[in-house]
Amino acid sequence: MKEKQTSHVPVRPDERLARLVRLAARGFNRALQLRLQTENVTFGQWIFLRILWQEDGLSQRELSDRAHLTEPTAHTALIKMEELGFIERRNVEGNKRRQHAFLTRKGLELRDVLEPLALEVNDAAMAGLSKKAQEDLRHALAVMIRNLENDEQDAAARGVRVPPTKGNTEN
Amino acid sequence: MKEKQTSHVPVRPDERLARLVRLAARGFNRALQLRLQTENVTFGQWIFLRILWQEDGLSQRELSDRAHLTEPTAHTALIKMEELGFIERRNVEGNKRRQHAFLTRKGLELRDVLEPLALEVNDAAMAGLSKKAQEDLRHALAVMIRNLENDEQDAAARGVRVPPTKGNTEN
DNA sequence: GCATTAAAGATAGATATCTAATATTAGATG
DNA sequence: CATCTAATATTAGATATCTATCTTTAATGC
Repeated sequence: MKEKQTSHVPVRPDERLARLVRLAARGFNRALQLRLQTENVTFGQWIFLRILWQEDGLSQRELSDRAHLTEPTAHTALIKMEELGFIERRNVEGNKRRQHAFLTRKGLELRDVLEPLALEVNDAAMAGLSKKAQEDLRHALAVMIRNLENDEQDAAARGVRVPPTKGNTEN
Repeated sequence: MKEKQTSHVPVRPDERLARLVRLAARGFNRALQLRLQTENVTFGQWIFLRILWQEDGLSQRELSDRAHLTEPTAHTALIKMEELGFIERRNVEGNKRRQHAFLTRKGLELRDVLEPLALEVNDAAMAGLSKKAQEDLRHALAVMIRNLENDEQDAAARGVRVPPTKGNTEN
């Protein structure tokens, strides 16, 4: 446990909340990746697989929207996934613009292997939290997410250019 | 509001928690970056500045530990920050290995500008949450973080190679 | 129906992160 | 005190993400 708990200098509680949220997100990510790698699936692939298990045959645009990722990101992930044989990309009904992604047998079968891993992570994370605490937690997170979305939209309305949020889920 | 709320197919509540945490983390990141960019400070720079404001003169290793980032990441960030005149890197007391980072006047002065921005984000995020709800939230997050840390250590103990957690704070 | 506009995807280039390998300095040990 | 080991920093290379731009196809308006 090398975790140095903000040693001597006190940290304002306000400040700490954002960090806690980021640390928790990081914990989830790492715990999940740890499990996914045993099946040779990356985190990014998991994201799109999960969406396709719910709604197969979405277009690249629809996928990137649902994943909250940009199209180039979806593009490269999907190309890779096609290479790996998880999906097949093709046009449908005479529309040559849209590239729809369809799960292959292999992609479908991954569901039974991978979904339990995600549930395992959730269970591990919530150990020791009562049902009520979990419910309250979800509610509080939902409120914060909405608050922060509004904040971003207000900013955008004021003409601020919103930059990408890069990798760090930590601090 | 293009947010398509998991349309028709129900999502298991368990699954949703991890996503909520990641979305909240993303919200915090974006909201903060939005503000930092008006001062031409990147998120990564903010991370190290914040640490140095608490403890000036830390070594690169100490900084990367506290930031939960790798040394190469800290290295490039610090080099850039030196270029920008936020810090000065130098050895101390005859130890030629350690590279310590010291805030310049400019780096110090940023504190008064940047810290209020972070508090603003926290305030925005917590709008509509009671003091108690906030306290419970912190507690629940702390529990999850600890749970997930233990999970990772268990995995490591079993000899699993822990991969990096890449950018996506989203899904 | 032809020309313009919009939609969707692909590509190029930048950034931040990671792992792995290398170099340098300090400390420990025979 | 010479050599080995550990600590620290640096460099190189890979990956995933982003923005911006370009290309292709569809839809719209005269």
